[in-house]
Amino acid sequence: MGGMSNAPVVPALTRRDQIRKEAARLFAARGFLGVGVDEIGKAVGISGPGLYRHFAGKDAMLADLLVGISERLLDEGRRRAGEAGGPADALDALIRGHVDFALDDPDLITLHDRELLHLKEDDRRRVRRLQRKYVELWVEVVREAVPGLAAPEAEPRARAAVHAVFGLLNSTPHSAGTSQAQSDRSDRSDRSGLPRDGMATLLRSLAQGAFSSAAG
Amino acid sequence: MGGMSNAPVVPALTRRDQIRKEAARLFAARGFLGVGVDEIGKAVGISGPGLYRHFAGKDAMLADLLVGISERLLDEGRRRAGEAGGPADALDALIRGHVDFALDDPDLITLHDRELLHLKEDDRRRVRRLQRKYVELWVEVVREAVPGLAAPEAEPRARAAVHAVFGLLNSTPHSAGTSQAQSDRSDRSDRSGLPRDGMATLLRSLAQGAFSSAAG
DNA sequence: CCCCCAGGTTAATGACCGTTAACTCCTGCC
DNA sequence: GGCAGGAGTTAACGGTCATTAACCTGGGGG
Repeated sequence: MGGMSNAPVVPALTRRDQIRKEAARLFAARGFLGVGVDEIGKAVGISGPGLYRHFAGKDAMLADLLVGISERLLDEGRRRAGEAGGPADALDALIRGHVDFALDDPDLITLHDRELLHLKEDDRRRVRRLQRKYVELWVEVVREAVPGLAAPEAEPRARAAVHAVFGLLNSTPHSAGTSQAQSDRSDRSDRSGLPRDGMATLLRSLAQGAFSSAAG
Repeated sequence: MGGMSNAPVVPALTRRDQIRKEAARLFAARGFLGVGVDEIGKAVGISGPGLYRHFAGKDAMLADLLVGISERLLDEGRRRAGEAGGPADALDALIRGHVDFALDDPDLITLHDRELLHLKEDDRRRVRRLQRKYVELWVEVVREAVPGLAAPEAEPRARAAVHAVFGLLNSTPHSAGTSQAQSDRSDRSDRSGLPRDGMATLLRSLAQGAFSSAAG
């Protein structure tokens, strides 16, 4: 939006983006409080306090990451749901989007619900509001798509089901090794030996199956 | 197994158990590294280093908690699966047990997969072995109970599905407020307004529905 | 009666860590 | 050519924190 820093038209991973990536990897691997700034610096080739030329502090890095994920999830979700043909299609689009996200950025998905409590009040509220809107979007779509959840008294049930399915979809980082270098394209993303696409279709099936049984 | 420490025959919440409970609550709320020993001490009415009369150190408390949960899950799971009539019954028993656990001890479930990385190598291996055996138990039962997962080539799919369903069942702490004092028995356990038993049956339905769709 | 020890206490220690200060260096512009 | 400022560097500061040391106390058995 309001461009303040340089926006390099050639992509090539800004130093700031480099830091984002390595910080996400390290935070996911050892927790926000378990990682020192020197370590993040070393991971990007500069050392220690040099990071403060790019971020206001360690907290600001985490905040940037969490706000970024939450916004991406919400924006993509809205876009996909908006472009869908009908309710069932919208639900499928939401699931596909979330699955792709979870498989492509396991670090961010991990941080998303693991490190929210280490944010300062302001940022935490901001992230939570985005998360809430994302949940609302899903709840609306699910209630239109799944027969038996549209009734007003079924709303809590739909909301709880959405939370639970998030847990299901976000479980991939737990079953996989945390943040291997994503070397090859469609290779095994799971230590169980499932290829990435197999995992994606499986997760989609599980989510659809769960929602289908959510009516009671 | 080989009893090493004292086994007090009179229950009545030992000081050691008091520490376990408060440590679990605090670790779940703010993370292992985010909680100081003084804080844990204050929560049980003694202060700071007095804890070292009961545990070898902060690490030892976390290890005790994680090993304890993992053993309880595995033992209960084996017992329930063993007592079941058939495969479908065994799967239902496993799900029921896990759901009850997740709803009754959200703190421990949270720690279970959030703080494993802060254990020292020995304890981490121990916990991981217990977790792996628990997963194996589920995988066996699921492959017998769900048509289409019994084939040898479907084993990775079954394993991944089990991991994903764990994510689903363990999601309750995320949607609920972390560790309210469990004041009333069957009251609302979720901020969505679902009563505890409603949540339990919903989670069971979702898990069953997910497994039913796991064949592909 | 005495001792001992389980279970506390407070003070000190040593390490770690986020952040700031002060200084250097390169680079693109006028 | 000079200079402004972005990007790094190392050194120092201040605070936090797990752990240890040293000391106290009350009560039950010999």
